[in-house]
Amino acid sequence: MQVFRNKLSQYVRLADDAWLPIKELDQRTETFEAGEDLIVAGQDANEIFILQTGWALRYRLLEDGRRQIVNFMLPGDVFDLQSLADLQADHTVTAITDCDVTVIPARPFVRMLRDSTRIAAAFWWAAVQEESILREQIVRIGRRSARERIGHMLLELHRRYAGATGEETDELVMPVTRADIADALGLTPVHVSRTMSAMRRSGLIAEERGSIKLLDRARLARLSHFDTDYLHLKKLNLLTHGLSSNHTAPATALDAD
Amino acid sequence: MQVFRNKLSQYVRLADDAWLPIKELDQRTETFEAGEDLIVAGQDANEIFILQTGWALRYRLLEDGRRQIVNFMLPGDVFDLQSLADLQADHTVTAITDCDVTVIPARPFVRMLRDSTRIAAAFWWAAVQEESILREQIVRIGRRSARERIGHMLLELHRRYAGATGEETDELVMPVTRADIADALGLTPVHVSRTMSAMRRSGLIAEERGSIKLLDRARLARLSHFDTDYLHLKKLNLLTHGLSSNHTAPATALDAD
DNA sequence: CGCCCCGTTGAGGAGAGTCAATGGCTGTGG
DNA sequence: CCACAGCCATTGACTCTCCTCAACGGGGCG
Repeated sequence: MQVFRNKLSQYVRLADDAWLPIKELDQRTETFEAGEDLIVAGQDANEIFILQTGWALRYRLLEDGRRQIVNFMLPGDVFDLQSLADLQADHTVTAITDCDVTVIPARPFVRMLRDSTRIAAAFWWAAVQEESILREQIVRIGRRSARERIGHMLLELHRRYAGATGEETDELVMPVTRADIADALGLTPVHVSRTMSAMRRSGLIAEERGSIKLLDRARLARLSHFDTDYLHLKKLNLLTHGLSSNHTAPATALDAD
Repeated sequence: MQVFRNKLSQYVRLADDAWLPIKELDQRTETFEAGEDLIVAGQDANEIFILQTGWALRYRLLEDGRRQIVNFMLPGDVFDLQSLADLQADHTVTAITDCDVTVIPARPFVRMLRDSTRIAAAFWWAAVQEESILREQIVRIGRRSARERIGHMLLELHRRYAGATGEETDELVMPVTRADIADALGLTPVHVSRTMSAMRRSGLIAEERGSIKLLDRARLARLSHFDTDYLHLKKLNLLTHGLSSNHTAPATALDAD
């Protein structure tokens, strides 16, 4: 649960004992190997997942074999909250690397949410952020050039990764192929390769064996119009500056009265 | 509230008295004129909206003036559930036509959700469906040709419109310009115009004064790979065939035990 | 009546796609 | 320990979808 708390602590402060209810849940930890499916399109889903280590991705396959990656899942990410509605998944989630995942059955989870306002709020933040990521993905694919798309996505992944792990380097260990990037950004592998080569030549990034170094984040951000605050990180400042030091979440509509 | 119930009744059955709690809320109805903003990017949001009549759209503006429409809102649609987390909006919602909107303050709304499991489940369905729409939008923009995008979106809007109003015609009264379609689909107005002209010539659609007629839905669906079930309508059949006649929602994880 | 917005159409251009060949790595098996 | 297979990134040449610029025309409205 630590990664998830790391991620949340960017937004809300949570006392240690606020987490007790979730620890009492009937959860288990599963390990998936790289390439394994966590969720399969068309199957019923009634568990929620919290990614502890590793990377995963969510995609849809078109009839003719085209693939669109909807988003990437990093440590600390929660999915599929939608399974609480007891629906069939309309997409597949696959492990990119080996993954440790906490699996919680939907029913007890929901019961706990009802009992613990604090935790419900925390998960609501996570869900809101996920939707925000989807919207950003739409803007990225719909209205940006290849170079902007790639730069923008690298910055987003870097930020999310740093947020979850607590690290702060320019290095991004990213276990994805050109084909993955292409399928995420609506491009072809060939064009991704060309574009990233150009970015390398102009000193924006450097690569070695699955690791990308963001050499000039400021320039990259300017160039791809990346808004550092888009993941609601503004809230972070609000919180750290605006609250007394007791370890409670700020008042939101989700708090009990 | 009627449209929203129409929409939901595609998925779940709800007894009349299940709606009482929502009627007791401190809600109000507002009217927005075409072109007015319901939600403005950067402003705090702590109300949720239910669109009763009219069309609205949600968009993001890039620094250089490019616009990306994230999705369209039709009668019966609920937004922004994310305001429950008390965040600043990262996008703008504008009325395309005159709109009647039910506005509910977030706090009492959340209190009601906690007390009424049935209604909470209903809104959860709505939220899940909205996310599903966003994902479909990503696939559409990322991996489809101009003709597929347009055909696919027309079919989606038609289906959603029919679902909300209960009508079932081939006519879709769609108050959007070529520029709107272009900004939704990551194209230019010029290219949208060309593509739709071609679709008209090949007998797929017909247009007159803001109304589009889908002349051959089957062919259009085949051509744009539209999956009729993507809005979780499969569930509808499950429900109508699999339930006894008492007017209750099916059991989901969201139901109380 | 005249303006403005919108849709349409044409001509030319550019960004991204397709097809195909090459070369580096990694893992495996003889 | 080396040879070979398979996957992946890269690069070149060519193509095509979609974009840009621009002109024209129709309909609504003051």
